Amino acid sequence: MNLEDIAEKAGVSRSTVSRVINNERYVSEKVRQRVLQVIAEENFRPNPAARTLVTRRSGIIGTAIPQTTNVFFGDNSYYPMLLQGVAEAVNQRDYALLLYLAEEQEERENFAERVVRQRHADGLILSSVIEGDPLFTYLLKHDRRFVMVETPPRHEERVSYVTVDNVAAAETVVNHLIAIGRRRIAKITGQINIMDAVERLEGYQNALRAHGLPVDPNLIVHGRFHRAAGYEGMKQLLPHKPDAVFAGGDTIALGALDALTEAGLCVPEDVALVGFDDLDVAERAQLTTINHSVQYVGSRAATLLMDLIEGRLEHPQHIVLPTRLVIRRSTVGS
Amino acid sequence: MNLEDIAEKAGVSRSTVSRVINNERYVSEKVRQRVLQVIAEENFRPNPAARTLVTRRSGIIGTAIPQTTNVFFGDNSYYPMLLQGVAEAVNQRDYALLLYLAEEQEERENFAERVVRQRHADGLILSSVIEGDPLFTYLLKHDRRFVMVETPPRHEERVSYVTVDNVAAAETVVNHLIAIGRRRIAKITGQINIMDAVERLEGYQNALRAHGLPVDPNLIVHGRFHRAAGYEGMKQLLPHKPDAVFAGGDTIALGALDALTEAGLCVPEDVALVGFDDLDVAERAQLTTINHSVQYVGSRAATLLMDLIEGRLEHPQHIVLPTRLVIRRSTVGS
DNA sequence: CATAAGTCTGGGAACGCTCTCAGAGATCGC
DNA sequence: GCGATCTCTGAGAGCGTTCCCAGACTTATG
Repeated sequence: MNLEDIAEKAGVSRSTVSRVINNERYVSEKVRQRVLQVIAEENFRPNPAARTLVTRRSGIIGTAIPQTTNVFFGDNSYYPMLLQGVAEAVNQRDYALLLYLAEEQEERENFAERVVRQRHADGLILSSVIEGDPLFTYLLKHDRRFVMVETPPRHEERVSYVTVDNVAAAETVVNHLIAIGRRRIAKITGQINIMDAVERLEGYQNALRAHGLPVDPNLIVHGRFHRAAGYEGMKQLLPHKPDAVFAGGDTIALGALDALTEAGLCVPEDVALVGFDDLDVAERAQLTTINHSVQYVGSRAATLLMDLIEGRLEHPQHIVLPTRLVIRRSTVGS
Repeated sequence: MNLEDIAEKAGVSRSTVSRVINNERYVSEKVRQRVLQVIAEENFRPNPAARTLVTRRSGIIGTAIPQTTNVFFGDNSYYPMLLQGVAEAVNQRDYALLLYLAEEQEERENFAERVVRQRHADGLILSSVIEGDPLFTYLLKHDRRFVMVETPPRHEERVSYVTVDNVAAAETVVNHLIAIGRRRIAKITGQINIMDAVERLEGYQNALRAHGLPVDPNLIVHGRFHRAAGYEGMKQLLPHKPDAVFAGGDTIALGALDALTEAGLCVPEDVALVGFDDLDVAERAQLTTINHSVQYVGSRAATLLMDLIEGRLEHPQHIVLPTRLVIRRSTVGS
C-alpha cells in the first residue's frame, strides 16, 4: 500500500495525496476529506525510508551512552532520567529516539565505530564524553550534528551543549558548609576526565580560596560516579578527619555515607555530607544536594538538537542552566 | 557521496561496489581491495534509507515502555536492565535500537498511536502490557511483528514471548517460607493486569494449597511495582499479623521493609520478607529474592525478534526461562 | 474585457540503494 | 576441442516518497 494506491482509490494523483499527508496548502477541502477518508480506511502510513531518501531527514535522534553497564542501570538513575527528558521533547515534535548503549567493558573506540557506522539519525545527543573521546573527536572532525549534555572537553567552542552551572553550584555548596561552621571540607570527585566532575572540583576550590581556606590535597579524592567509589573514597578520607564531605554526585555521597556509618560517625554531627544531582535517592536518604533536573537537561538538549536540524537555530549554541541548593538533614540535622 | 561516486573513483560499476559492501561472492580479490580502499579513503557509509527502501528492512528494533516516568527511572532499575540486555543482542547483529518511552500520565491509547505511526522499526519488543492494551490489540490485529517480555494477556497463543517461570518461582518462594516455619504468609502483588503479577500470585496460591494452608484474602494486597505501593501494602497487612511477606517485586519489598521498620518489627525474626527480580538493590538490602536476569530476558527477546524478522524462526515462539531462589538475610537471619 | 495573480491538480525526475538479467571470459569434463 | 559450468562485471529497473514544473481553472485588478 503506497501513495499511488491511495491516489487511485481516491481518484486523485499521487501528488495530491502527498500534499494532504504533509498538510500543504492548495488542496480543495472536498478532495482533502476524500483522501483523508481513504487513508483512514486503509490504515495507511507513509513509508519513512522513501521519505527520508528524498528529504534527507529521518526524524530520528540518536542518544549515545558510552558508560558501562553498572552505571546505566545500577544505583544511578541519571541516565534513565536524562532519557526520559529526551524522550519527552522528541515525542512532542514527532521525532523518534534511537538509543546507543555501550556494553559492559566495551572500548570507547569500538563504541564510537558502532555509533558512527549506521547513519539512521539526523543528529546525536552525547553524554559522559571524556578527554580524547574517539566518538567526540570523530563527530567534530566530520562535522556531524550533535549536542552534548555537559561542557565539552577543553570548552570546545564549536560544540553545542546544554549543561548546568557546575562551578557556581559547587561554590554554593561549599559556602553552605562554611556557613554551618565546617572548615575541613573534603571532596570526592567523579571521573576527572568528565567535565562535570572537573567543574564541580573547580567550584569547590574557588569557594575555599574565596574564604581564605587552604585547599588540602589530602582532602581531595578522585573517584567515579557510583556508590562503591564513594565508599572507597570516604575510607581514604577518614584518617584526615574531615568535618564535611562534598561528593561529586548523589550516588558517591551514598557510598560515603556507607563508610561513615560503618566507621560509627554521625551525619551531620561528625561529618556533614552533600551530594549533587538530587536523584530520587537523595530525598530518601535526606541528603543535602544540588537540584538541577536531569530530565530538563535532556529535553532541552533534544529541543536544541531538533532546532539545529531544522535550521531554526545557528550552530553552535551554549546553554547553561541554573541550579538550586536543596538543604536536608545530611548538613543541618533535624 | 554515493555508490556511483565510489564506483567511478574505483573504476568499476555501482553493482560491484554494492557487492563489495554486502560482502557477496563473485568479486575478484583485486577489485575488492581497490573498492575497499576507496571506501575507506572517502569514509563512505551507505545510505540506510535507500537500502531500507529496497530491502524492506531497516535493521531497527523498537522497544516500547508504556509505564509512566517514576517507574522507568525511579527506584526501579528493571527497565534499564531490560534495555541493556536488548542493546547487547542488538549490537551483536548490527541492528539499531529505537526507544519508545511513555510520558508521565500519558494515556495508553495515545502512546499506542505514537508507536504505531512511525514505521521505522522492523519489529517491536513490548513490555508491561496490560489486559486490553490498545497497543497490543492493534499490533495483533494488524499482524505486526513483535515479541513480548512477559506472558501475553489471556496466554494469547499467536504471540511470541520470552518470560520467566513466574508460577514455579513463586511456588519455590512459598515453599522456602514454609520450610523455615512460616504459616501466615502474605502477598503484595504488582499491577494485577500485568501477567507477571498474576502468575506470581497464582504460584503463591498453588503452593499454599499444596501444603494444605488456607489462602486468606486478608493476607493478599494488590499493589503496583514500586516502593510506595509496597509501603502502603505492608501497612494494610500489619493488622493481620503475617509472619512472612512475599512481595511481587524487589522494589515492593523495599517499601514493605520501610513499613516494617517503621512499625518496629524485625526482619526476618518477626516477619520474613521475599522479593522478586533480584535487582541490584536486593543484594544491598540483603533481600531474599528470585533471580532471573532481566538482562537475559531482554537479550533473548531481541534475539528472538531478529530471528523472526530474518525468517530464521517460525512465528510464534514461546520461551520460558528458569529462575533461581537467592536466599539472603531477609528470610534466614545471619 | 484583457491581463495578472492566485488556487488546485497531475506528471516526471530524482533520492541512493538492491536485485535480476545478460554477457564476457576463464575453467572444466569428456 | 567444444559445449557446459563457473566466475566476474555492468546495465537497467524498481523501491515509495518529495519536489519542481506546467497547465487548467478561478478570482481579482485596472
